[in-house]
Amino acid sequence: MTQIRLHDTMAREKRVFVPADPERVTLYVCGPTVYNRAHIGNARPAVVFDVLARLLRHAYGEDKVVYARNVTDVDDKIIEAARAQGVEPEVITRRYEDFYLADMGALGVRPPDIAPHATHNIAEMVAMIARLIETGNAYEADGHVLFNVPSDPEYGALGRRDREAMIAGARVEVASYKKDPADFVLWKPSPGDMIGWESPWGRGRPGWHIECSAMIEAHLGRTIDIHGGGLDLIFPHHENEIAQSRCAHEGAPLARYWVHNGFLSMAGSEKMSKSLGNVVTVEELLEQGHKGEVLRFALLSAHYRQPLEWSEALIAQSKATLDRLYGRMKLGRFFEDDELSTEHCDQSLLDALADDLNTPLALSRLSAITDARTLTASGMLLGLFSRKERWPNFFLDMGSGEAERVDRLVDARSEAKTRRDFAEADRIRTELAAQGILLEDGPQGTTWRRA
RNA sequence: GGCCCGAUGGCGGAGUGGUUACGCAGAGGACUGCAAAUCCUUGCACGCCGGUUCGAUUCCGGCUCGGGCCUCCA
Repeated sequence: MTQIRLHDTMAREKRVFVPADPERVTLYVCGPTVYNRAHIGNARPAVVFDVLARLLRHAYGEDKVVYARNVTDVDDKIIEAARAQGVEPEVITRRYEDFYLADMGALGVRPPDIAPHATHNIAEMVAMIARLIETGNAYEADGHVLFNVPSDPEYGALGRRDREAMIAGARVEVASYKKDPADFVLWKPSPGDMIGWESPWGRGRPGWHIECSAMIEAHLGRTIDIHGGGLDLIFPHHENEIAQSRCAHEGAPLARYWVHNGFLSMAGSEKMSKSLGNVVTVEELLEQGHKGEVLRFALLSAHYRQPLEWSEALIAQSKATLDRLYGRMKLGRFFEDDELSTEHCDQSLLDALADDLNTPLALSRLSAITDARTLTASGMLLGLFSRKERWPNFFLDMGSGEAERVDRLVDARSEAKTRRDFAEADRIRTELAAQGILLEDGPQGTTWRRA
């Protein structure tokens, strides 16, 4: 079996991946808070962990992996958006969850096995909070329930920061009801008609961090194999998850491996973020005519832990490379997804992925593969060359009979060439080019594709 | 201020203690009626200063620059 190595944030080094139970490999990734459209930076973890899930399924078996990606559907941002638009929060969350799934689908991201929703797991959260109060790790204050950070001596291991540093670096005013400045909220009150649930501490809603801890416990168990997410979640989100789960579970660790992806930046080297106003959404990119597969390729062109600068040049380069790969596949038989499995993939490409998901190296192996079956199967591992989203070169059936019309013109040009009427042949070629159709003369005749 | 990460040829981006990927773009050639596509060939890289070493882009230290986290954030 292929040995997989992953960079574990907790250990700060690559470790050989050994699941607790190879019959049930568990992966949990922090998913979206559904109140707006996903930008391309949000897509990076979705794509990266999609590749990881594909790799794990290849290594342990299609049905041996449980991949959960949560949906945060109760949150102050959602409440704000709902209020601003004068609708119920559910309207917002349903709309943007659908958008999220569609956007990620366009990027070739397979849906996770489980998509736990925060609002469907409130009872589990309340139960976990109650347990934390019992164990003396949490307390009620002013309608809130707070996790008491000093009660957990191991707090801070993932982010490698001590209490002094956290307090010194604090840039927010500390709420007066906190026993300790580092304490964070587990449950907060929902006044008036704000979305909320009954609890032993009054009507309220969960804090962000407890959602993941409770949903992991409910759907995957006490200790999972891999927990993933963006770098920025290390502190405080994952740190807090770790503390909550460990304290509620008699010291059992939350995850055996912590995997974090790096950030995307926009030209100018700044982090892509809404507050900086430099985001570009997946929707916008697709509307600009970029194929989802091109965007996916671009996202995979850098190692997941490295920063990646998003640019038009990167997109153009990704498209050019894919054009070439598809051009090569045209020489062989094109395989349907259900005709092959990743078992037929290229070994060196698999080795690259197994080494901490080295996607740029894996992508480079692609160009060395000459066999169409191997190329298609290898692409499956990366989520490329899917039947669902074939390259325009190959999909001559565009409905509407346009393909037939183009074919007739191509035939006419071939005849013109035969009688050495190059003026007419070139006229047809130019006419088609104006319609965005490129002709390619090969030994077997002329083929065409969209530019 | 604290913690952390990065710096590779025109661009993107792997990797390595000594023979230095791959892709894109460029150049030359083959092919073509001419192009395009394809194929072949090809090019200057490892931020700065020290140290370790027979030898460092690769290891260590310092510096400079850039980025991230410390607040919601992938």
